[in-house]
Amino acid sequence: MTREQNYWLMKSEPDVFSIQDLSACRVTGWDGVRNYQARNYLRDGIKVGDGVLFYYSNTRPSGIAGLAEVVRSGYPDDTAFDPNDLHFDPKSDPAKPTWYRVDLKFVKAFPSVIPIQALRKTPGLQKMVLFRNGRLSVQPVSKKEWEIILRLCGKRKNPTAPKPESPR
DNA sequence: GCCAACGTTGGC
DNA sequence: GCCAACGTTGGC
Repeated sequence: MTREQNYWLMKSEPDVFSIQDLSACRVTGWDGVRNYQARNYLRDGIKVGDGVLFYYSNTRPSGIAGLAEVVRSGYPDDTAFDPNDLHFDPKSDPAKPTWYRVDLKFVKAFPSVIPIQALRKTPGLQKMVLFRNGRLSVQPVSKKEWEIILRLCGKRKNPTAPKPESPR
């Protein structure tokens, strides 16, 4: 019997890693998560084939920027072992890693970000974990919530001008 | 930049 | 094991 697809929301600050960055590299390791509840989802809950809402936090507007899909389930996040890494954790033992990551592949970038205010007022989305625990950076999304959000995105108009690639 | 909510740390 | 102090997240 095949496992049912589950759905997740993962946060990133667009300045740090945007949906365009994911589009460019196709696949990325979702590393640097240093929160136990989020870690548990990464290590135990998230499986290959699961759907991911790519959420922009700490920006204007915050909201859902696109979609990704899990292509590798939880495995140790070795950035925790690198003293030069921003997310270095000397307490994570390579023999028994504290932190985990998954790999995501790009699926799509929405024509424009669905802002959190729009999510908040959409019937059926008020109970999203996003609103109950706003700080959790990896969180489950119900199938119903997922479907509502995909419908929202389908209805969205294209932005007035195509988004230029920001120069690096 | 403010500040509320939450998570972590450490003294006891 | 409690809880105050502190640090971080993230919407606004």
